[in-house]
Amino acid sequence: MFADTGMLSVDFAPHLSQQDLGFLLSRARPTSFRKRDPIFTAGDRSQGALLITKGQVKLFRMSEDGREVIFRYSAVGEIIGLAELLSNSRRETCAEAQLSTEVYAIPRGAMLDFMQQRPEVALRAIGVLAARVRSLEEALTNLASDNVEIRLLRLLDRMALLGELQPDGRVLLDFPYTHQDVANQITASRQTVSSIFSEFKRRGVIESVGRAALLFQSPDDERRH
Amino acid sequence: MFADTGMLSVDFAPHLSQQDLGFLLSRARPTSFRKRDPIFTAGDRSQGALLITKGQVKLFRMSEDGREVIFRYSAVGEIIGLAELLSNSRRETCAEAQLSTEVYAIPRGAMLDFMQQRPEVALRAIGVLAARVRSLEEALTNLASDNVEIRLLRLLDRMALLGELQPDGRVLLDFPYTHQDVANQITASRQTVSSIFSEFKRRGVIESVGRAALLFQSPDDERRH
DNA sequence: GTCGGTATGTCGCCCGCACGACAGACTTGC
DNA sequence: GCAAGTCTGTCGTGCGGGCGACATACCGAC
Repeated sequence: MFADTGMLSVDFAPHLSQQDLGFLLSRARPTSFRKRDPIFTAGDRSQGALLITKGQVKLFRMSEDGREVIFRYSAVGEIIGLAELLSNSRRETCAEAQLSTEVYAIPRGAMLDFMQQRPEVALRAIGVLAARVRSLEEALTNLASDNVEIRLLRLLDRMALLGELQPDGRVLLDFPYTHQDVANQITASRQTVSSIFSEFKRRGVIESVGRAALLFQSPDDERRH
Repeated sequence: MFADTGMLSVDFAPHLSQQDLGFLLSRARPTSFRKRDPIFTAGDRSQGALLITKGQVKLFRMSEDGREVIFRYSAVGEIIGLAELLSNSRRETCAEAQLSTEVYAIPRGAMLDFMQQRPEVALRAIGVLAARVRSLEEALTNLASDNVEIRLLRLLDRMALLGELQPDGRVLLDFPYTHQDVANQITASRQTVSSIFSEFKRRGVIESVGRAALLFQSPDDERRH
């Protein structure tokens, strides 16, 4: 059920025992979404937590002036919707299928019961939330101090962790994002991202490979040689 | 031990039973800090979680270029240091006593054991972390879409929840912060904050009361009349 | 194939706000 | 008490980057 995603941060399911996971899924309702379908939206009543079993999910908020701020993309094996689980409040964050996606919806009550009975599951949830706190704190700090070019380099560096190292020291990485997606991840405008990408290509920092892949050589790595 | 702070968000200790709290404190080491003493700093080995029993703690990060980004001020009854508890990694966030402060340091092992034995404590920690995720997500969204004036108004609105409502509809609130503190909370420059405060005084949005208090009339409230 | 919708590349304009500078007020320590 | 340090108010100046505009390229549907 959980294909190897090649990702480092499969944060929830892989930490559970087969039987815990089985029990949890037996209480959950599987749902499929096509690319770009909303999974939940700000204002929805929280339906509990969602375990991703296929695809990829974009987590974001819409600001009042219609700007989309992307917090992260969640992959197979990760759990989403924990932020409103306990408080049982309405969703503030939106989730949207980035690809064709399948999730198991675990009702709030079942999730809470389960965490009461298996404290290691509750601890796992604490680990997941703690990681998100740290990454949001880092995003806020970077936003305060770095210009768009540096934020974009940091994003590429982060994505490079998931790519394949090439013999020449560059990294081949999947890049199925539009410039608008990228801009929303680093809170910049589409135009600025486009022009910095052009500049990077001129400088040899990145090179397009087909439509949805990039070769990337971090300037930091270069310096280390 | 836990004086009434008059705050709404005493997020941890008040939710525990007397005996749970007593047990936890019996495993903890109390430490005092004077105003401006560092409680922990980025790079420190995590010493577990800290329960605040007196004073107020500023939580922030330093960016590479020396900018201080403040995430929140924690009050009596709150717990800090959860973000690095499970991963047992080094601190990334810094904590500093804003006033004369006392904290009980709960060692990592004791905290983990306790959460294993008392799942409701683990759930409480989940609630605390979830609230922080939401507030950081909101901060990031606001930063992306609002200008400094609006961010400052939002900050005042948030602080107004803790102030005393006056007969004239304004709110009297403690304001022991320097303009630099405020700037660091909303990621703006000190000068811009100063000039917007001046403008607010001219417009009657705020009025100083002594050195560390403000009368505040939210422009939103006004419109509702 | 054609055509509509979406993505990219690149202008120029201009505005919010960071930053340096400095004067005056207030606060703290000795 | 005075002196040193810190905080506040208010100037310019300058620049990063948002935004509108528009041409081109690409992609998917039929």
